[in-house]
Amino acid sequence: MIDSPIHIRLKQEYFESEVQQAMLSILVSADFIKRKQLAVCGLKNLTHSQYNILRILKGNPEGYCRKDIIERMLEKAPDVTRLIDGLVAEHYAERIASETDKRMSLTRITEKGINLLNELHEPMQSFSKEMDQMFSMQDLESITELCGRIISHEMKAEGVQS
Amino acid sequence: MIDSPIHIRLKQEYFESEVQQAMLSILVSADFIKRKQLAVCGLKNLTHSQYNILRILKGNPEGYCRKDIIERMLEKAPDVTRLIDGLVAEHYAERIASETDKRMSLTRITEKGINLLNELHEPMQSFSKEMDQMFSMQDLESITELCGRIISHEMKAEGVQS
DNA sequence: CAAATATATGTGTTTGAACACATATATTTG
DNA sequence: CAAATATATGTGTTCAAACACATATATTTG
Repeated sequence: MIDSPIHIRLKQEYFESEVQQAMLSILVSADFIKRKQLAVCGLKNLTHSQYNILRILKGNPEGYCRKDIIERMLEKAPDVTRLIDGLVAEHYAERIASETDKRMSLTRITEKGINLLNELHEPMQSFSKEMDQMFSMQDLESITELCGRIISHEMKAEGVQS
Repeated sequence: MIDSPIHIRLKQEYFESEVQQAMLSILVSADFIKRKQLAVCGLKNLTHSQYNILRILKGNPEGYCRKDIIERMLEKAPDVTRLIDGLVAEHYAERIASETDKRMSLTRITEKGINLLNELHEPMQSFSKEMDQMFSMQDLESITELCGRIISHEMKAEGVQS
């Protein structure tokens, strides 16, 4: 087991514990996925966070307020306002003042934003296939289930209402 | 399956594919682990990358050159020079000019740096236990093996020599 | 209904990350 | 051995992230 991928990648012979090894494996894997996705986003000068927000906005043509976006983001980002600013500046999204609650502004994806996502769809899909080839359906379910426990734990600790 | 943790966390009912769901699960889990570890590092005003470098340096009292550090880092960071600068400024590490190769400078952890790591050991350990409680030994091995395939794929694509 | 509190968002500022480029030394090749 | 290339590191600059704080509106409570 000394020549398993995580040992080779970190050039480290021994790990403190099995859980340590598992956590490091998740972190290294996530870094790889993120870098590959970022490379695709870079084709259109988007950051990973901005891409993520666009994907969220695409899910609801009516738009979302900032809080709704934050709740749906993969990674906690404290500065969603300026990320949206960037998208609005490029006309990938637009802000609309809410009438029911004057504190809020809804952010809505534009047609230009939808087109952008469509252009990125193929390279993203290509990366997904690359990943898919490594796993059986059951493997993928295992990953989702195992990571699901961590996510469930996170929600309990940080309070996410379903 | 519509109320699995990743569905609840992202407030999203459907995903494109099983592989998509698995990748998102890894990204969300990694973000959680990273934020928890960062919170511990923050006790001593360290970033996650700086902590990571200190851990690497601890592995070899003789020190490592920059290239060796980069190879061992969890996440690819382009700016290791300035991360080391920060550690040196706080006297957690020291730079030593190499005699055999004048291009290189070895970076070595100091006693102060080792003490720092020792102070962070307990809170880090406490988080590890939190994670450990969610999994059986076999679960942890599964995570390491499944993520190991991604890491192995990464190394093939990006060329890591063992 | 007025005061207090909570919520939603935006802004200012500091710090860290990312990218291209520059410098110095080793190593290889003709 | 000189020229070309590779390697290791450092620097300048731009951009994004992080953190504390400010503003405006809703909601709750006495």
